[in-house]
Order: sequence, then C-alpha cells, then structure tokens
Amino acid sequence: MDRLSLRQLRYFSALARFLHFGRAAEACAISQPALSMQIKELEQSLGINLIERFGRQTRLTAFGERAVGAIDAILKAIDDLDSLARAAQGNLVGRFRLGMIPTIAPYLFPALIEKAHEDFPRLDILLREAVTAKLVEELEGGKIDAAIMALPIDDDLLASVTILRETFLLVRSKSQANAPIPAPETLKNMPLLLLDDGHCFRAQALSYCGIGANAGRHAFDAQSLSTLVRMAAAGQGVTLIPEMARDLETRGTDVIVQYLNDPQPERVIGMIWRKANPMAGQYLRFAEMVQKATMISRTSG
Amino acid sequence: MDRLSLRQLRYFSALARFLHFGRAAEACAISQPALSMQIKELEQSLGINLIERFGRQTRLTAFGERAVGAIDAILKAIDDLDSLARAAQGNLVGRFRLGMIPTIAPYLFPALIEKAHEDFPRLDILLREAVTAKLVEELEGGKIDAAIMALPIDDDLLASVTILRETFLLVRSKSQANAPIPAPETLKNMPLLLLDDGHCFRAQALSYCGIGANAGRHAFDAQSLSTLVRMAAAGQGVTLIPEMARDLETRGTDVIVQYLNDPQPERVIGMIWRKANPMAGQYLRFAEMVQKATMISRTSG
DNA sequence: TAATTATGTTAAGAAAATCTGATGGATCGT
DNA sequence: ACGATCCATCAGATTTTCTTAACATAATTA
Repeated sequence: MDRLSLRQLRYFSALARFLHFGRAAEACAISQPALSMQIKELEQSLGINLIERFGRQTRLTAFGERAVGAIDAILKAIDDLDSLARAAQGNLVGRFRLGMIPTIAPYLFPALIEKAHEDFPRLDILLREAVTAKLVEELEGGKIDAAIMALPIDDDLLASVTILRETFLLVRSKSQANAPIPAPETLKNMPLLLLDDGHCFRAQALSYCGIGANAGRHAFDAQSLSTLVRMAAAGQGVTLIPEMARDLETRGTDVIVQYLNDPQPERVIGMIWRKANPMAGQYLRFAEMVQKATMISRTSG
Repeated sequence: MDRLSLRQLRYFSALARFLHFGRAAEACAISQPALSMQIKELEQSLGINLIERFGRQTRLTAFGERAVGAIDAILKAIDDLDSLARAAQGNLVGRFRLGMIPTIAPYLFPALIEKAHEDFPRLDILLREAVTAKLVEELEGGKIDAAIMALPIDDDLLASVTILRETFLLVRSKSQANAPIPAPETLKNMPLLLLDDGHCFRAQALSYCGIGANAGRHAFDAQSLSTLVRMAAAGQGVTLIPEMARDLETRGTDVIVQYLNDPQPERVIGMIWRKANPMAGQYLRFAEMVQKATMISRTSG
C-alpha cells in the first residue's frame, strides 16, 4: 500500500528504452525478476498497465508511452537537483545575507561585491547595515547568515575569523596642521567628535582616550563618519576615523589626516556566523576573499 | 551508497514546511527518528546540508531553501503522473491508432470522430485505412492498437466484438428501375461490378452470388465503392454496397438503391485488438461508443 | 512435431532498508 | 537548578527488495 518510488521510475525508464526486461535489468544492474516485480508494482500503484506483454515482444501501452515522457522528466529533475547540490558543495550559492556595521559597509562593500562576483558568481549578496548588537541579534535569529564587524564578539553561539587590522587616523581641520599629534590623554580633553551610542567605533575611540563608554557626551554625536569629518573640517573639533574610510571621507575636504603616535589605536575586523551553520567552511573561504578584496582596494587607493 | 529516494524528498518537503522534526514526522505518519534518519540520508547523498540545527530551532540552509522549490516541483510532477494515471484508468487516453477497412472508413469515421470527442475527449485517434489482411498484420505487429472491419476474424491472438450487422443494397442505373430484384443466381450472370481483390467486401458479394473468390473477373474491378456506384449509374452493370455507404455514395447520382430479397446478404462489422493488450476493457467501451455513433448517424441520415 | 532457445513470471529465502521505542544530550523557560 | 522540549543515536523488529531456482509460454529449429 505504498506510493510510487523513484526506483520504479528508473526501472521503467530503462525498460521503455530497451523494451526488453533482461537488457533493462542488466542496465539497472539488477536481476530480471527484480525488474519485473518493480514494474508490476508500479503498474499496480498507478492502477494502469504500462507494458503490453505480447508473446516474445514487449511494448508500451498507449498510457505507458504517455507516461514515459513524464517519468523521464521527473528523473531529469532529480538529476538536476543532484548536480545543483554537487555544484553548490564547494561554493556558496544562492542568497547570502551579509550584515556589516556602518563604519565598514560603505568602504568595504564596493570592493567586496566586485570580487565576490568573480569568486562566487552564483551568489546573491544581500547587505544589511546595522550596529553590532543588532547584527548579532539578527544573526542568532536567522535573519542574516554572517556579518562583518569589529572583533572580538563574545558569544558562545557564534564563530568568527579575523579579516584585517587597521589603525585609527586623527582628523582635524587644516588650520590645526602644525599642532602636535595629541597623546590619548590630551585627546580626552579636546573636543572629540564621536558617533552615536551603539556604534562600536565610538566605544573604541573612547577606550583609546581612556574614557568609559558611559561618559555622557552626547552634544556632538553623529550618525556617520562622513558627518564627523565635515564637522572636523568646520573646526568644531577633532575626530578619529578608521583607515579604510580615509579615501572616501577625507578626499576633497578641508581636513588633515595624520597617524597617531604609538601605540596607535586600532580595530580588528572579522566575520562572524552561527557555529551551527553547516556552511562554516565556505564562510571561511568567503572571509578569505574579503581579505583579498581589502588588500586590492588598499593597493589601488 | 544508494541514490536519493522519493521518500526522502517527501519527508524533506514536510520538514521544510513545518521546520520541526516532530510535527513533520507526524504529518508523514512516521516516528521522529525515522524522519531524522531520512533527512540525514538525503543530506549525505546530496553531499550538502539542507537543515541547520540551531539550538531549539530548525532552519533551512541557503541551499536547503533553494532545493525546497525544486523538490516540491518534483513531488508535484509525481502527483501529476498519479492523477494522469487515475484519469486514464477508465478512459482511453493519448494516441489511439485505429485501423478501418476502406468500405467502412469513409462512412463511419465522421460520426465516430464526433462522438469520440465527446466520450473520450483526451483521445487522439489516428486513422489507418487498409484492407483486412494488412490491418491484421499491422495489429499483430503493434503498428495499430485496434481495427474496425468485417467479422469474423480467425486469429488466436486477436479478440473481437461485434458493433453492428448491416445488409447489402443493390445499386443499378435508373433505367433499370422497373426490372425485378434479381436473385443471387441471377446476379451471378449479370455484369456485377466489384472492388479489387483483397477487399473483403468483394469476397462477400461474390459469396452471396455463390461464386468462389478466385473466379477471375478483373475487368471492371474498382478501388472504391464510389467508383462502383458511378459505374453502375453509367449503366456499366449492377453493384452491391453496404447500407452505411448509401447516403454518401448514392445521393445525387443516377442510380436506384434497393433491398435484395430475403435472405438478404449482410456483413458483420466489429472491432478487433490484440488479446494481450491490457486495455481490452476500454476497447470494449470504445466499441460500444462506435455502436452508438452508427445508430445516431443512421437515425439522422 | 518434438526438442531447443528466448523470454518473462512465480516462489522462497537472504539481504538491505526502514521503522519504532527507548535513551541521551542540549537548549530554553521558569 | 529543574522540568520541558527537541533532535540524535541506538538496538531490535518489520518491511521491502533482491537473488537464485523453478516454471510457463512462445518462437525457432531439427
């Protein structure tokens, strides 16, 4: 009282091709009675005869002839599924929902998407831009597959890999070009322009200056590095930006960009994903690709 | 080291719908471990993970999401095959290669095809017109599925069913309207116009007159009843035609058509097919339909 | 016409796949 | 920390499928 099985369809397809039980059985690498039985089963479960046994000859019935097309189409669809799987084995394929924090996305994404088209041609990357906490939440909730952000991320469910380290650069207006490079303690007492609360880059900057994250300095907080740089250019204070933002944000503006003194502040950028995600191996390869993409964009920039 | 099975696809489809092993198993009417195992098998035979087990949640991987569409399409194709079979169970479906002898085809086919469109709407009837011997040969050779001809047919491999009996009519030119209806013996000595050798109707006519089939009278033999009637109209002799040919062949011609005296000559028309053909039941139904079609055409004619 | 060959079916036991129920480990909510 | 939920694993039972051997039938040959 079972439904039809793929095995039966395969056997029938062979039989329809050979019109000979023995040869079809041989092609299926089974004995001939086994094939006979399966064909009989198939006919029974379809409730209709497919084969006409006529003395020594074996022919398809009218319905059998009709069915063989449909059945071959099904078998082809199975094969397609199989090769789809085989093709997808090594590579990421399909939709890849990637999160990035706002202090990375605008600078990394263009180079990343370009290289991804080369290395993962069948991958559709969907970008989600949000702050770290939000991305982690969405990652755990299955809303995104991976995220690129500043490490470390302390979460038992997530795995991570480092992509690059980069230093922070001091940005101030041209009028301050000759002022000395401030030490962290000095910076602490200067009008330091920062991103909104929630951005990890804000916390990193404050940490460099030795200020706790909760020091209530909300007056000049901005939503983007772009705004910070413009404010600095207008002489409203000094700010820090990550190296990767340099070209895009400071070119053509009235600021000077300088390295700080050692030990320079820096951030580690990496990719994270759910440990449970079985694509871990491919994510590592993706992260490697991102790393290469950043090197290329640095060289050319 | 087996290939994928439909069972696995069904289970996976359920799992993709519920995203819950327990409920999917319930929907499949199996235990949860059974489903787990089959999913695992499927993943192994595809060589790629479909499901991401994440703590308490069950999600599809990117590939899983991609596969579920293809798999559902396959399952739908299977269902379609199934309902195709179910629909075909009662009815003839698809190509039906039907033979007819030349003294039946032109008169029966129009009515038959019309009624067949009503009763067997999904049947494509392909007509093959040939003499009895040829049709029997083609039937046994699997070139056609059934044939309508004069019975009896003496062949162990073939089954037959009677569709109708019909009498032969005397056809002669109008100038002979007042001559008496000839007895068979009289007919024997008249210029009797006949079909070519090979047409069973020729043999039947000769038999009525008490002449052996091999009596060498080839002079006026014709290829069609239509020609015979025209020859009779031209006063070249008398001929016999089957009742079903009356309307089509004699209307508007210069002949008179008359019944012969009892015992009237007649022929039995039936359908034959290979005994081995499992569609026998449906062929009977088809023959019944043909019978009705002839009654309708007689009534209206 | 009887033996032979080719072909497919039926039958019985063996092998393989699949299922169930019990068990265990992990996660989540309280 | 405890109980509940959920999925994986395991061992044994069940079902399906396969193979070999025997049988039936039709075509071929002697």
